[in-house]
Amino acid sequence: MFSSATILRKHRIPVTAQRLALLRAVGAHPHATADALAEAVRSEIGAISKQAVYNTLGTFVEKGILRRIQPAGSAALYEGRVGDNHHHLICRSCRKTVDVACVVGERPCLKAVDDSGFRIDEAEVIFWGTCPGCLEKDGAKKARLGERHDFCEQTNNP
Amino acid sequence: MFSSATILRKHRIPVTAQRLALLRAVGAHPHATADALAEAVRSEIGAISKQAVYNTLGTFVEKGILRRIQPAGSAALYEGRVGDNHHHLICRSCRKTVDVACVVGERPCLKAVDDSGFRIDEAEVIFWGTCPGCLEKDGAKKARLGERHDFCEQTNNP
DNA sequence: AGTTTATTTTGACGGAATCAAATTCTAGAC
DNA sequence: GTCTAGAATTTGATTCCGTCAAAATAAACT
Repeated sequence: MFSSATILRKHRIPVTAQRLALLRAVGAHPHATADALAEAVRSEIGAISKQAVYNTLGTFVEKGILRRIQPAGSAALYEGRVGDNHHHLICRSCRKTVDVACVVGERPCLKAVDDSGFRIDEAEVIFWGTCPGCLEKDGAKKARLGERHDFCEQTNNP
Repeated sequence: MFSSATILRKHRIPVTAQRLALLRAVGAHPHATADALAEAVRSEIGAISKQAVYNTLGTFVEKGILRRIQPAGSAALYEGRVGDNHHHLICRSCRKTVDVACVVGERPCLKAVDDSGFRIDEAEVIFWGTCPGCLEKDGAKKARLGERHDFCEQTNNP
């Protein structure tokens, strides 16, 4: 395990309190939004500007320190797991997001049958479904109220 | 081939000029944004409100008449190909978007190794890469100017 | 044709992310 | 240790995509 400062120096990124705190926040909250990370940082070092959050997360993604995923219908999520080529599984009801091991392994892990002349560098896979908690609640609701559909209270940041 | 009105009646959706024009616009411009479709409709029937566009595309998606894809970094795109389970290939430079036959066939076409107890109903796959046009331009640019990276002018709506 | 229901329009609003300028701070040299 | 160039952070406005809410309009059914 490397310290946050070591990671930054390794990438020739000037060390600042904001960057250190953001890096730790991502470690503590996988699959969190920029806004959630900003809040986490604020509770640790007091304050950070929205712009600094976006700048910093952006450069981290560029340098390959973080990975950004942008599921349909919500803000971008950031995660620190970058070495492998895993995918994601997202609950349509509560947005709970979990990692899923890659089906193949290397990147890009799937080969398109017809690549139309593109040079493909990544196969992004998002599995959509219903999480165990929402399955249960949904079943209970249906039994009691008929076909009504409702949301459960789980969040992205457990 | 069914007429747009027939499709609407089949789904018990009241037939309006806006809906007919939108349906035709999607047919004429696959992988177009709501905004681009609005423009296409305007050039055909004169005018349509932003809200009508979103309402209509939304119900079409609900009814399974259209499919919506939301690639990272751009507005949602709509397409009329809904019978099969194909995926998409998007150019990182110019955003050109093309269909790719599904690797497996049925939906969900990929099985997550560990489903974490989720009930998975869809595997969304987006292949990211560089299109032939951008590969060429990029190569030419690099040869002339060094490592400079640039965008090419291709659009989503050819 | 008349009534009910659903759609369209209009305008304001919200969240997510970016832009631009001024300020502040880090890293490296003295 | 302190100084300075260059980079990061703050601040505030701005854009883009999409939604909300109410009034006006049009479609469907008897």
